[in-house]
Formats: sequence, C-alpha cells, structure tokens
Amino acid sequence: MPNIYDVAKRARVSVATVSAVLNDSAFVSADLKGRVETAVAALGYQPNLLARSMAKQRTQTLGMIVPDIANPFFPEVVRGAEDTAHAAGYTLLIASSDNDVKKEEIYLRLFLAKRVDGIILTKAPGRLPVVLQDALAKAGVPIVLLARTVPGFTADVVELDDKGAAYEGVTHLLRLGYRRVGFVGGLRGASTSRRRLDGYKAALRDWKIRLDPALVADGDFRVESGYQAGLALLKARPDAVFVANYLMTVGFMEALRQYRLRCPEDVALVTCDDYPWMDSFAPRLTTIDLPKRDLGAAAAQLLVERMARKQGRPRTVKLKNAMRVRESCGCALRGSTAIAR
Amino acid sequence: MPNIYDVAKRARVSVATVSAVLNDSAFVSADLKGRVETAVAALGYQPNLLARSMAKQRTQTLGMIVPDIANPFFPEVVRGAEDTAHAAGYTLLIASSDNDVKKEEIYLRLFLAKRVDGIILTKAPGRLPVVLQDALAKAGVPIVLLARTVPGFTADVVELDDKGAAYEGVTHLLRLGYRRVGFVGGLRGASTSRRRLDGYKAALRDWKIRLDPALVADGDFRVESGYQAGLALLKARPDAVFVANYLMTVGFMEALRQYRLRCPEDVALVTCDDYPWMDSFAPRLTTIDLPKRDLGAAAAQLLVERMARKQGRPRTVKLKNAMRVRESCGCALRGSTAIAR
DNA sequence: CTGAAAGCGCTTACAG
DNA sequence: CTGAAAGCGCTTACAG
Repeated sequence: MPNIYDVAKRARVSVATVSAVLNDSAFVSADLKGRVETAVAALGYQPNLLARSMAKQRTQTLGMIVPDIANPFFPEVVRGAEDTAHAAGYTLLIASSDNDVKKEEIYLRLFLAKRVDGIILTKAPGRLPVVLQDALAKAGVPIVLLARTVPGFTADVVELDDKGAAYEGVTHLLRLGYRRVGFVGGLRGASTSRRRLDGYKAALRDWKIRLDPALVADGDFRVESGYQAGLALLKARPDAVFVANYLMTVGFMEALRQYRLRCPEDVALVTCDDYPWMDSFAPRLTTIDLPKRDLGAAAAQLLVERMARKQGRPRTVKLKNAMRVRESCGCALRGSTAIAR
Repeated sequence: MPNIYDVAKRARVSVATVSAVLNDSAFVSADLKGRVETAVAALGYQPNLLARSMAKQRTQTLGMIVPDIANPFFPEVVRGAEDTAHAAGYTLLIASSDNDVKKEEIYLRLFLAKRVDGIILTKAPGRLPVVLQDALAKAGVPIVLLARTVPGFTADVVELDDKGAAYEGVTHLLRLGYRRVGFVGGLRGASTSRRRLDGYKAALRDWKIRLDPALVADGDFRVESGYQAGLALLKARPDAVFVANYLMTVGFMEALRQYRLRCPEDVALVTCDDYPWMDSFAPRLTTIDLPKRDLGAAAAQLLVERMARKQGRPRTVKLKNAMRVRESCGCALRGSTAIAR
C-alpha cells in the first residue's frame, strides 16, 4: 500500500505538504494542493491511521466494557454509544467482563496498552484497584461509568434512576391492593441492585408495610438466578413481585409455571426494563422502561466532552424512567384506580 | 508513561534486549533478564501496543460489522466472536451498518485505515465495490462473511442452513394439516432471505401445494415490517405462517392482535431463531433455533486461521439448526402426529 | 549473547 | 508558502 512518501514523490512536494493538505492544517497554494490531490487519487492513497495515532498520541478509539453483550439490556446501550461515538469520530472496541473483576482488569489493561482515548465501563462488582486507577490517571485516559457507580473511584457517570424505578413499580403494586409484594434483586455488589432494593424498601415504608425477609431474594441479573429466586420466594406466598430486570423475570416466570401459578391472577409482576416484544406475548409485562439507548449515548457524549476538557469536576447525568402499564400487574383484574394516579 | 528506552536505561541494557525478554524472542542471559524484569516492575512499564503494531504491521485487532447490534440476533453472535477472538489474542472493533451499503463502506474503509488484521462482515444487501475488494486484497486483510453470502465476492463464509430452516418449519406445519401456509420473508437482497424463501417453496412443492402469492410478504427483519406484512398477509386468510425471524414475528403478533386472531387457534406460527425467554411467554413459539453463538465463534475461528495462512481456497462452514416445538404451531390442538416424525 | 541503527508511516515545530 | 528533520515507541535484521 502506498504511503505518504509515495504521494509526496509523485506530487513532487514534501510529505509535510501532503500532510498539510490531507489535514487542512496549513495553507497550501492551489497549485501544490492540486498536485497532491491528483497523486492521492492516482495512487488510491489512504492514510495509515495507526501511524497517525502514533504521531498524534490519539487513537480516535474508545474502549467499552459491558458485563455481557448477550444480555439484551446491553446491545441497545452499545448501539447508543456507537452512534454517538462515531458521530464524534471515534470507533468502539468492545468487551464483555461477565461481571468478573479479573476479566475486567485484563480488558482495561489491554485497552490502555492499545492506547484508547477513553473508556466506557459498566463496572463488575468490586473495587477498581488503585494501581489501575493510577495507570489510568497517568495515561490520561478518562473513564465514564455506565449505570453502576464504584466506591472509591470518582469519575463521570451516567445513571439510571434505579431507586425510582423500583419505588414506582412497587408503589404501583401496592396501590392495586397487593400486600405481600416480593422482590427479586440484581447482582450483589452492583450499585444498581442496591438502589433498586432501596426503592423497594422505601415504597414499603411509605405504605407502612413491614419488610418480610422471606419475600426478598437475590439474583445476578441472569435467567437462572430469577428461576432460583422464584422457587425460593414463591414458598412465602407473595401476591405480587417486583423483579429487578428482564432476564430474571424470564426465569421467574418459569418458576411460576412450575408452581402452576398464573400471572397476574395468582402473582402479579412488575419488572425493570422494556423491550419491543413485550406487547406481543402474554402475560404482557408491566415494566419500568429504562432508557437504554440514551444511556449509551449519554455515556459516549460525556466521554467525548471529558476528552476535550480533562480538567473540571466529574459530572453525573441521571436518566429518567417511564412506566409501561400492561397486564402483568393485574390492573385489569383490580380496576383501573392505579392508572389514575 | 515510561517507554522501552526508560526500561533499557534503568536495566543498563539496550532496547533490543528489553524487547527480547518481553517477547521471549531471543535468548537472554539470566542476569540481564532479571535486570530487565526488575526495571519493568519498578517503572510499571506497559508496552505500547500501538507502536508494536506499527513495527510488526499487525494490530491484533479485528473489525466486525453487523447490520444492527440492537437486533437481538446479533449480540449473541458478537459474543461468540468476541470470546474466540480474545482467546486467539485479538480485540474486536464493532460497528452497525443498518444494512446500508454506504455506511458499510465507510466502516470498511475505516477498519482498513486502522489496519485491522481481519474483518467479519454480515454484508448489507448489494455488491462489494471492486475498488474496495482490491483495497482489501492489496492490504492483505481477509474477510469472512457471516450468515450472508455476496454475489461476485469469494471469501470464507460461515452460513446457517437457511433453506433447511424454512423447509423444516413449513413442513412441520404442513404435516400438522395446515394447507394455507403463509410466509413472511426477510430483507430483500440478503442471501439468507432468498434461501429461506427457497425452503418455503421447496416444502410446498414436496407437498404438491401451489404457491399463492397473496400468502407471501416481504419484510426487512425488523418489527414494523413484520407488522405490515401481517396486515397484508392476513387478508388472504392463512391458517398458518412461517416468519423468517423473531423481530418480524413480534410485529406479526401485533397484526394478529389487531385482527383479533389468536395464535395458534386461528393462525399457527413457526419462526426462525430462538431466545431464552420463549418458554416463559404465550404463545410459546415453535422455532428453528439458529446457532447464533457458534456462528460468531466459527467466523472468528475461520478468520484466525485465514490470517495465519493467507493462501488456500476459501472455506465454507455450514451450521446446523434445531427445531424447538412449543405451542405456536398448534401441535397441542392437532395431536402429536408431527412430533413423531 | 548483546547492542546500534534502521524502519514502520505519520505529524509538527522550525527554518528558510 | 514549503521542506528537512526529529519524534511517536516499538521490532528486527545485522554486526560484533
């Protein structure tokens, strides 16, 4: 493949001039500019971005680590980040951590070694080692935290309203008259899980209902954990349940089926997270829609701005949820009082 | 950040020696090796992979273009590719083309300019411009085609058994006694769509049923197109339908709902593509499970092998499907004769 | 076994 | 306005 010297030779100019017309970084006379352009076209020259990155110390590449791209929550997030990043001239390097801090650290170091300009991270539960924090800082590579915050590490963050989501969902159930409302929580150690539990507790408190520990189960955001949580929790005879994400709801439904319990007739359900297919299958789930695409877009945007201006105090963007009332909450059974809120 | 010269200075050796111990590329005496290692540790030195890529003319990075990462078919594919690529020492650059050849070409050129070592491509409908084919060839960057083949471009490819999927699904319906079986096809111009239609036709032919054009509708693999196809197709009163992917099924179900038609009682349905949540919601879909993760893994594997051995005739890997019989096909209504096949 | 030096392909002060 | 040259941080023949 031709390089900038080939172009310079053919155009009978220096490589500096070629570079200047390619990047429009200095005034070049119309004559030379024309010669360079024809040489570029004739040779089919494409600048080597690797070399440019070396010289400019910027790669125009962003690293993004998600727990698992195959969890349907994240593709939409990634797409939001991808579009925003691309519009700003960045390409996305992607990796799944499986919520494993070891794997996460490996990818983080790899991204650092590849000299990404910035990183979007949905942190695996656990701290970010200080040595890594130092390495990040020394390299001047900003991180924006997506969805999950990390104790002992301050950075820009884009958050969902996790507490509000659970609060709103549980309140909806309470308003419909359910009194034994269970809760299937997310991965322990994730700030999102903690806050959703907080929202559940706050809702109960506002309705002066004592929390029954038998009605609370932990999961890890995956299908199997929702199933196991369901098996355990259903023994305590809840009349309704709030499940902290979709995949666990899938597992929970399986547990219901196994107990020959119907939703919403026997156990009503509200869950976090919405998908296009939720209107098409029964029970049509009542959900708190988390703005996935906006989440990714906001993270990329924050990162782009941070890379432009390294100083300045960390910023937090908090996104709003929207409840989608369908059937699984039992609205149709219990009258429409709840909708009138 | 420290570079290799800093390490060399501190260890009182040359950079060549540092490089040799780092890459284990030449014998170095225990003494020098030890000095290098302590210097590396003391400085917290991390090799700059960008510089290494420049020198070695290999980036250990792969580019992957999918139509849309937010289409639930692809995240699983990407995950398969990611894991295989990472195991072989490669990182993944990802981009969504929206099935738009212009966008695709932009990303392809970007990947080329970034000097990826190879590319995994699910081609947008349309040819791959000859100039681009030349650029790819000249750069020595191999492509493996994922799921969709491209006329006028030979490369390694990993395929699904698209024709077999439709054939099997439609045959299942025919066997259950349905005689007016409709077909909602995928994006026009994609080889997968063409072959699924072929499978539909072949099944009808084997059962000596004349194809009724009113029972065939085109889609584009997205929800809305399935809905529109449903609205059109349902007027022709099918008793069953095969839908070429999940997202269009979602739209099709919406059309059914609008016509107040039940599935499977009024219209039975079989579709391509399976997801973990299909057991949990009604109607439980009978599907042809396409091995998404294997698809991605096989593509990455093929690419890794191709990068190691640039010569050799193109290879094609064809993956097998598996039918998952549930409720939407109406098995329960029509007896279990079909299952006995 | 070890090191000096060229080379990968750009950008960017700095002269002129 | 234009060009010679250094520099980005590695690897790799090639001497010695």
